[in-house]
Amino acid sequence: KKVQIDFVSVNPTGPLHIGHGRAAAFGDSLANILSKVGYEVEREYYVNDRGGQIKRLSSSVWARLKELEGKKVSFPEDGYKGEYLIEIAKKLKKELGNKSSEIAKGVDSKKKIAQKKREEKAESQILGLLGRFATNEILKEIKVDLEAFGVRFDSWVSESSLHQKKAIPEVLSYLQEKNYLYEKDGALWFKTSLFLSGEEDRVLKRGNGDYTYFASDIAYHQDKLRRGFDRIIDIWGADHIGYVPRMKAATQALGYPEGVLEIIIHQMVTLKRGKERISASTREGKFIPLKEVLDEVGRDAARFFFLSRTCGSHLDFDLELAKKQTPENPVFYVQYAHARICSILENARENRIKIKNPDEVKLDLLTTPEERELMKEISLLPDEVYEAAKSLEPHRLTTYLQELATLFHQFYTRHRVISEDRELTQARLMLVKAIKVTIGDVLGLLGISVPQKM
RNA sequence: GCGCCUGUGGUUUAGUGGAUAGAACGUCGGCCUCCGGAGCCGAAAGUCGCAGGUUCGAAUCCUGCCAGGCGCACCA
Repeated sequence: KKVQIDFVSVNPTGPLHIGHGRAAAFGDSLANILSKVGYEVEREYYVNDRGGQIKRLSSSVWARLKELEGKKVSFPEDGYKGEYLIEIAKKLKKELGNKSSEIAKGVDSKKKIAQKKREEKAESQILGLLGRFATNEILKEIKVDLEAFGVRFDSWVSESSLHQKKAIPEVLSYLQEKNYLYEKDGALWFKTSLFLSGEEDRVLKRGNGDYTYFASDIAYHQDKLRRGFDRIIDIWGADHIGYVPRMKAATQALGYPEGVLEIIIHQMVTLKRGKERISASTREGKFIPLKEVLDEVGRDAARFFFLSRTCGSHLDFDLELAKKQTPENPVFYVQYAHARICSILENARENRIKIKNPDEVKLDLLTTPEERELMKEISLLPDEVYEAAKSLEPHRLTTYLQELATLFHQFYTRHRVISEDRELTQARLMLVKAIKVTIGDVLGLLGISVPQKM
C-alpha cells in the first residue's frame, strides 16, 4: 500500500524555526515507521510560492534593498521584519549589481503622473523578480536546515506549478458540474455546508478573479489523490486547525471516500526564555531558528526531545533548560546502552571469544530476573512498532527505548556478560547482541544516530 | 461569543476502562579490585485542574465549570 506524508511544508517566507523542527522530526519518523511496517512511503513538501504572503515578502525585500542603498524607507507594516531578509537583500544586490538600484531609482522617483502607469508596471515586475529570488534563497536555506536535521523529501510540489498546469480552473469546473459551487457577490463559493453542518461556505474565486488559497489547496489535494495513494497524511500546525473540516469536505466533494485524507494536528511549540514567553512569529521576526537549536543542543537530543511527547500536547521549549539538560538528555542514556554493548562485544573479540550460531547457544541459561525482563522487552518490539504505526504515534518508541535501556543498565551492573562460564557467556553475548540490534533499529526509526562509542 | 486542543509531584512528561498512577530533571543519602560511573541502588515529593455522572472498576468515557493554547477572511 502506498502512503504519502505531507509535512513541514513551511511557506518560503523565512527560515525554519523550532516549531517546524517538531513537525520535521514527527513526520520523518512517522514515515520511517510506516515504511517499516510495509508501506511504500513518499515524503512530500508543498511550497506555497504565490499569493499575498509572497507579495509581502517581496515588498519587505525591496525595503531592505533600499535600506542597503542608504535610503530611508518606511518598512511595510505587514512585512517580514526578520533580519534574514537583510542577508538576502545583500545577496540580491551582489547578483544584480547596479541594475537593481537603477530599476529601483526609476520607480522610486515619481515625477510625472503620466509615468505612473509605467512605474506601476515596472514595480510589479520588480516585485515579482524580488519575490522569486527571495523565495528561492529561502527555500535553499530550508533545504540546508532540513538536511542538517536529517530529513529528506522525495517530492517537492509548488503552488505555482499547479497554476501552470491550470489545475485550479480544472478542479473548479469539476465541482461546478457536481453543483457544489455558486456565485454570490461577484465571487465563486464552495458549498462546505453541504458536507458539514456548522461549517460556512467558502470563497474559491474572489471578486477580482483571483483564486483563494483554499481553491489551490483543493487542486493540490486532487493532484495528490490522483497519484494513487491509499492514504494521504497531512501534518499541520495547530494554527490550521480550523481548516481541517473544509479540506475534508473538499475531498469528499471530489468523490473520494472519507478517511483517505488524514490530518494530524501538532500543537504549537511555545518558546520560553526563563519565565518570558515568546510566540514564534515569522512575520515579526521573533523566532528561534531551528539551526540555532541544532547547534546548541544537537540533532539527536532535539529529535528525541520532540519525539518524546505526544504531538497533541502543547510543548514548552525552554532554550536555557534545553541547553542545561543536554548532558542529562535521555537520548544519551539510550545511546550509552548501545555504546556499552559495542564495548562488550569488542572485549569479547579481544579475548578471542567466538560468537556461536544462535542454534548452538543455550538460551535457557538466562534465568535471572534481569535477563527474563530483557528478553520479554525485546520480544515486544514488533508490537511496539506496529502500534506506533497504527496510531501514528512515534513517541511510543522513545518510551520503549528508555524502558529497554533501563533494563539493560540494571542487568549490566548486576551481572557480567563475559565470564569463566563459557556457555553462559555465549548466551549473554547473544542477549546483549539482540539488545544492540533492537536499540539500533528503533533509533534508526527515530532518525537518531547509533554511536559505537561516545 | 463559537469551534478545536491541552491541564498528571517543584519542573518536563508517559499512561490502549483494570492491581499500589510510571519515568526523567531538580533535591537528599548510598555504590567504582573486575566487560565504559553519560551508570546502579535508595528516600522525600501526586486530592491525575474543579464539580457531578456512567461503570463492579475512571487520569482515561459523558456533562458542566475554571485556566491556558490555537483558530473563527473574497490572508496563506
